[in-house]
Amino acid sequence: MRSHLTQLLEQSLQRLSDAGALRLPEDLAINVERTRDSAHGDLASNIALLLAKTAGMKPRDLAQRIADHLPASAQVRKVEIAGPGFINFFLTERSGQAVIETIHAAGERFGCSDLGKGKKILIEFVSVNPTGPLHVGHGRGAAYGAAVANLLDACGYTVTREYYVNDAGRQMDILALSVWLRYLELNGTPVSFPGNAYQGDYIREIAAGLRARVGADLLPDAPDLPAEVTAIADPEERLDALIEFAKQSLGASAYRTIHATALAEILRDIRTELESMNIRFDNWYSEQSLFDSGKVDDCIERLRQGGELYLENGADWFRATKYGDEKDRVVVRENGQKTYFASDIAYHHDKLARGFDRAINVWGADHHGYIPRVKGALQALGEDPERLEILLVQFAVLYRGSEKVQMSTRSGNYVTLRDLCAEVGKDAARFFYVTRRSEQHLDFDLELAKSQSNDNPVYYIQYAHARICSVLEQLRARNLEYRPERALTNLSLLSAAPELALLRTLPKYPEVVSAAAASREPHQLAFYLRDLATEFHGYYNSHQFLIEDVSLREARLALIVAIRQVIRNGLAILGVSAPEQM
RNA sequence: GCCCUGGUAGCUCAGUAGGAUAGAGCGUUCGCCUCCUAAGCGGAAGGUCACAGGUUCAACUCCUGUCCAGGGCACCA
Repeated sequence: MRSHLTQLLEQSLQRLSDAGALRLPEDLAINVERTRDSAHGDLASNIALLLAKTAGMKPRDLAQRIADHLPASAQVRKVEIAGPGFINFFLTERSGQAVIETIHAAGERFGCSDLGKGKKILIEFVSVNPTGPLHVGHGRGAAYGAAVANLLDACGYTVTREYYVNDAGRQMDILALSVWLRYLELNGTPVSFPGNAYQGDYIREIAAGLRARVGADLLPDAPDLPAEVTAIADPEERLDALIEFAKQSLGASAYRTIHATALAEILRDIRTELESMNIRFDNWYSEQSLFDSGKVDDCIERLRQGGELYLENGADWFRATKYGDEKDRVVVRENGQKTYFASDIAYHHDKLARGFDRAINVWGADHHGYIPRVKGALQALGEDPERLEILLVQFAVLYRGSEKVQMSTRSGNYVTLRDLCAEVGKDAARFFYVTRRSEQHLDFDLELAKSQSNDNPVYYIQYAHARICSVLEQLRARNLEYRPERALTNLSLLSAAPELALLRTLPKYPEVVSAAAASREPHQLAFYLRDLATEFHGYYNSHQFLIEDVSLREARLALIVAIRQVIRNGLAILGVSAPEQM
């Protein structure tokens, strides 16, 4: 509808321009928006206000001339000039009713569009280090990324969802060591478990599973840890020495067993948890595979050939400042180890090389300083950095009562996503995470979030859906007739205030989906659904649906069935279920 | 110090490419179930849109500065 009116305005302006009454600017952008107040019609344009100056006319006079030159449209009932020079469009009743037919015909596809024209988008999100279970903070990026992916899907993009698995590097070694030490404990070896290793109980569980599988095969030759290692004062150095000791005394193969077991167990846990929240990935992309395939070395070599690297203090530095970063960044350390950044370069280069038109990353806001170097590296490799889009999600700072909950995976002190879902339900959790703009800081009290679970807006929306299902259930129970095809011929009977309001609200849905996808803001959809549910509940309370008058009854049922469809479609995008009973 | 985000009702937050009287939920308060689920509805109260300038016919929205809050500034991941 908006594009239809935009076209009408374009034609009118063209006529004025052809008649020499107006010179149009090159970058003419016609804005038509839904009005907030129905006294201003259904849609309005401010085009006359924007063009008044260049046209040398008073805004209202120009608006009148534009209105006079508008082509006739079957959809438009009346055009008014109002306020400082707005052109207000009043649509025919018929055009409002048409949305119900459209919804009935499109079903679960209502709201979908082909704006994306099948363009391939890779969206990477969550990508939490596989060193422990997901916690509440990770849930936000998960729910947000999944919703953005679904929105893009609905808008006709070909979406691939990917989880980048950081399965290489020191953190994984610390994880393997942690599991091994717990395993030693279970086998009766006295161990003073380092404070900076992973503390969580899940480490013990993995160790127990390992012991059940391999028995005592992974014990070191000597019963005690060597004194020269345990004596190291610096905790981080001692940890590294312990890792080295584990590798030495176990041998590469046995060490790999522990490493692989720990990784597999934790990934399984993460995947299970995400799937229980309705979040699925097409790819789990291994960081280690980038090293194994030589892609990391290839990228480093290409950068070196291109003169993008230089050697200083024994390390290889990437000239990030050349691309706007604050300082140059190390790619290969003095000790020969590649940094996380090195594999990140290869990863992002590979994303674009895989043929995606666009790669979207959902990152925690704490990574924002990382953006210039990654984009810089892509540019240095000859790629267009604009193809990489980074969406930042602000931290969720948790409070338990008035006390801030400190979260650190290594200390094992955190609230898991699983705990949260168990308390408030996965639907509430998913909805809750996306009801705020992602750039907005999220401070919330866990106790409050849990205790308010019944007040969570998600139940309000789901309840509207369940109520409609219930009405249809009653319809069957009472043996009343409802023939959708006949109902569609009686839509003109919908004339009560809430009905007319709903006929204005429903057509907005596809526009909301498109706008939310374009701006990567699923909260727009969440708010829309809440508003729609509010209108429905008001309608429900003031009007009966299962009435004697067959024609009106059917028209009303057609309307609420359409509402149900839109709620269902919208909740599906947000990953929330639409129960038929509550 | 530099760089990101925010600062809108008592609280938590919306405010759609600047637009016509600033919205919602919770909380407070007054009402509504012989009636399709009261997990609901209706009414009332509640605002110098952090502050000061500027651009504009029009600024919560854009620009500059100030104040406040959170985060980031590693040869860590």
